[in-house]
Amino acid sequence: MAARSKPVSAGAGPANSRGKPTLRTIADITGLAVTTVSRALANAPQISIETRNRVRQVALDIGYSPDRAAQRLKTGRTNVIAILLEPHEEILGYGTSVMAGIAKALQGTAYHLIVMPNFLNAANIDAINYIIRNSMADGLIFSRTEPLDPRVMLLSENGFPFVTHGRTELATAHPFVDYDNFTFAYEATRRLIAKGRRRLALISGPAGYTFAGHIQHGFMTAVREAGCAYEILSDIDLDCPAGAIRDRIRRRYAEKDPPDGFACGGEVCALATITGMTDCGLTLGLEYDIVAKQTSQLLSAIQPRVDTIYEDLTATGEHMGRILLRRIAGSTNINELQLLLNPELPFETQPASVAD
Amino acid sequence: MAARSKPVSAGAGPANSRGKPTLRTIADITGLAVTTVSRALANAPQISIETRNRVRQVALDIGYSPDRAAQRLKTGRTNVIAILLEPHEEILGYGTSVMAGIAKALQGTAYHLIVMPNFLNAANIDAINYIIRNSMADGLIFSRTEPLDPRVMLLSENGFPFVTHGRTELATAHPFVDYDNFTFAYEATRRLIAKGRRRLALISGPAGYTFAGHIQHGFMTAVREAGCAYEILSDIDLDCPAGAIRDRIRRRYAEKDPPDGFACGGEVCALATITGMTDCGLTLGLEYDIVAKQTSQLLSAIQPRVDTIYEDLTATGEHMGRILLRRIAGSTNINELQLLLNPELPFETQPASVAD
DNA sequence: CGATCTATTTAAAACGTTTTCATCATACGA
DNA sequence: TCGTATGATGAAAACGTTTTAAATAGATCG
Repeated sequence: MAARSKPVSAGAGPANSRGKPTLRTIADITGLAVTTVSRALANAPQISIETRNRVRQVALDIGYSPDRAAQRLKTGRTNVIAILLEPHEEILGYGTSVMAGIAKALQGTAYHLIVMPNFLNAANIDAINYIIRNSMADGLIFSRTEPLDPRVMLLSENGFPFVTHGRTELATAHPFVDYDNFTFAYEATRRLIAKGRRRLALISGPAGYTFAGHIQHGFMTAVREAGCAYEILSDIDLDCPAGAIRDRIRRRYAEKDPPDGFACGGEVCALATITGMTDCGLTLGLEYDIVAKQTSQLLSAIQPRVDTIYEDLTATGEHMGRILLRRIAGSTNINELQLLLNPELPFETQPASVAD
Repeated sequence: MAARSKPVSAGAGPANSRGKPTLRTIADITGLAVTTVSRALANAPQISIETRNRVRQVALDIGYSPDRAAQRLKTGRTNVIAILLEPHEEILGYGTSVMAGIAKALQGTAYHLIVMPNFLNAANIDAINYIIRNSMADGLIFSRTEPLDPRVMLLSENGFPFVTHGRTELATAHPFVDYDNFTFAYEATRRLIAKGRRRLALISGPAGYTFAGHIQHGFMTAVREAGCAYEILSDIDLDCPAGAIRDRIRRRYAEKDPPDGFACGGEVCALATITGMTDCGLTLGLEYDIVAKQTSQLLSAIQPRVDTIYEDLTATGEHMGRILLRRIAGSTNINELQLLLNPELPFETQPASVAD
């Protein structure tokens, strides 16, 4: 309890100017040097086991926790993970779900999650340059990759750890988590066909994103196999406001040979489709069917039920977090840095390589 | 360009071990002392205007940006704003919208937004203790206040800057942004009455939260004024899954004197209500009406249209961000730290005190 | 018994800022 | 001509860590 053989201020209280206990405080109490305390807390093997225990105990007693700023300054590590938040994600909690998942993966680690918003149409690449140049974080997560995504290229060149939500077609492999949108769309379309629908329409993601291509590919594969009529609804995509989609559906229905089956990449989109068709006097399950991607509980209460295939965004976030931590820790084993989530598999049953 | 009268490494490149330009780099280039450079960049009046300009130019040329860790260590300021993310916010993008707003307010400042997730049912108060004790941030934002919110009390006692989304009934005034839920509910109920509905039901927030009380108060005031039959639907609230609300609506309809007008505090809730009533063979606008709070574009595409009153969550976030910055800057003028948003007023037309 | 090891501990430097306290001209009033 | 403002700059300490390089004391050994 009392300090000895050292020039020390009397008590065991926080001798600090800011009132927070530091390594120095512990050093004074134990009579050890700051260096030793630091090493002891880091569990360095060169420090005797008794000293380590004693230091740990004192640290616990006085409620010591290391100053992140000082650690960061000294080591260059920030203990921060950044996520690039896109404006499109405002609706239906994409961002919130993914963040909750990431946070879950970060739980118990020294890492914290910081949000780098990317609205105001700033070019994505600027935000990333900013993060790299100012070493704002030890790792980065972002979504909506393009096949030749310049962000991925920039980060790869700089050796900056990152994980994308979505794949690219770049030659150099990089960490990602993706949902198998091909299988989603293929399966959705097959279900429509199984329900007897023969004039199928797809509402996919905005052109240019990898996932939109995958959805289209899955859709096309299924319709070609079955040999039915199909179309990809032009002028609209998943990012459009619900009203725009509803109007587009109504317009389409006024033309000839309207679709009787819709594959929808999102929930709001499905809802808008139902609304548009209802306006035209048609009933879901009777004159037409929908299979949609589900990412929340929104559609589960809608009557008549919309047939859905689930994508678990929180699990996606958790995977991305885990993978990023692994990457930061130095892993270059691409097998444990890439993960393609199957529409059927819930989080718990993913491959072992991921369940750390 | 060339350094002079100083022992200096030859070129103007980043003489740094980590390769990043520092104050030292600029000092070497200009031949000034680090102190002077620091002051010049801080625009200190004691430094001559020419020197200030010269330093600024060099800083720009070599792409200098201050090391946040060092600043933080020295000043004790973190330049970080934290938001406590609640699990309930996963659905319908509450969190994402508010964060986008906060980020907008932080735009151009030195502040960054970090997310402190609070799921896993950890007591709220622990998260806040953690933030205070480890000085994780300079300010905190959180939502869903209770009338005697212990978090508010803790933060106030510690003099830690914060802004709540929602009011409390505590004696000591604190910064907040709130939506006038009384007026919302009052107005919603009045609209139902104006539509000729006379047996009104309310679906409000979970008991215990301040805003739920305000909603009920508004509802009660309106129904009492009009003298019509009313009820607050028991066993469910806005946080319930849509399916639970739908079922509750169906059960209620099976009993006698079912409501013909619903005031709904949220969009999912409104959707679930429609679904439940449709199941019972009733049509919105014909046998019953709904007035709901709207926070996204979700309902705008639904047919028949649901009558809504808007709450702009992104604007709320932006206000909270601005107010928190003001509070951190030292303001104690409670008039510019509290804001009650009127359901009618869009962001642009708020009182001058807020438009920084 | 002096020399080399080994096991533990320590002093001091460094990370990049900000801040306190000088220093040094130059100009000014007396 | 001297003291004293004044205006501009600098040296050095400090923030709380981690890390490099030493020091100390036993223990082992030839």
